[in-house]
Amino acid sequence: MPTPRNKALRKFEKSLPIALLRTREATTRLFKPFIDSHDLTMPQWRVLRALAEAEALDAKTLAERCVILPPSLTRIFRGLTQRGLIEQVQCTDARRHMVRLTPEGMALFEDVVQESEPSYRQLAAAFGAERLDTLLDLLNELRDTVQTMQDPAEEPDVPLRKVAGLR
Amino acid sequence: MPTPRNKALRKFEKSLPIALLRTREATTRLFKPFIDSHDLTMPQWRVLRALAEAEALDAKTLAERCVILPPSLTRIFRGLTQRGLIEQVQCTDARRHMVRLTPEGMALFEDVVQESEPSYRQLAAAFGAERLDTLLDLLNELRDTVQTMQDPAEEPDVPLRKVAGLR
DNA sequence: TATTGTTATACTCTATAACTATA
DNA sequence: TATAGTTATAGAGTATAACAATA
Repeated sequence: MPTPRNKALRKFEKSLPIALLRTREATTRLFKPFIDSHDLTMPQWRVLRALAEAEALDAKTLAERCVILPPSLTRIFRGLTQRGLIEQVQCTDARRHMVRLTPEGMALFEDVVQESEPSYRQLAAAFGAERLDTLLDLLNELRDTVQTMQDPAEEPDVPLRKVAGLR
Repeated sequence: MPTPRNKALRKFEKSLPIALLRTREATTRLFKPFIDSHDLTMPQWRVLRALAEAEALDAKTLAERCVILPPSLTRIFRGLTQRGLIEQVQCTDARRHMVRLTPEGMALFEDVVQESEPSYRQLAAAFGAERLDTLLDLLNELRDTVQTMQDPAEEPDVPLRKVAGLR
């Protein structure tokens, strides 16, 4: 009767996609109330969050970073634009739909960040801030590893080569 | 007032739910072809995988372990039962819907495991088997931490006492 | 001709409430 | 009275193909 934790994981817990899903479900449950209270969906929130760190981003980049398929992103653009949280930015490549946060969108983002900050600190304290950093590093590196496995020619998450209209 | 004081800790790449989602997307992309080729959805696969390690499980336990809401699980039971992959097991508590794999279900599970084994080995080799173990440990421990934070009275993943107010 | 994004469509999952039946 | 599960329903995400506009 091998008791799981701290010893050997059960086989079920060794499944990477399932472990990632379950852990995401748990952490999402922790932070989702702050998203809900502002009438945002999680995909909408991911878009706002991605835009909060960039001047402006095009749909393709957002789709990749936020794990949202283009058709869904089109709808999300519509909803966030109608609420005045994002706005389109002209681009030298007229095919690209580039958007950025409006001041209202930035303010909303900051509200959510500040409201969720105590929960984040509590989690970091309970789990260990340095372990959290280790986990995040491993997650991002594993993603790079998988992407490189599937497309060895591409540098992961650095789509900066021959991007038209970029200064 | 937008005060970006939390700099590195709150960057997009450091968002836990988003990092978990993106890494899951990558690993799922790696393994999903083996699921697809057997006409299974990912939730269906999670159910089969959970059942492969247990004599039989009830709906509530499966819902928790596989991160599937009860209404979805009802449909999944129907589909897997119609395909002869699972079957109901009588339980002393007649309210409980307990199921187990049929021999066909177990055979299908083994097929998928064997077919996906090379990809798993390739990933473990590229990323490092011991780092993969570390990542899985951290994921499961983080999930425990969050669950304990949200319901300190509960032992995580042992839902055998009355769980009230679970949302 | 290739790329970007939108539209169209079908399906699945998410989420909640209401209901049945068992305990 | 509480719990387990199903049904019903609305909404959102998933996924693909087809299309338009642009490069």
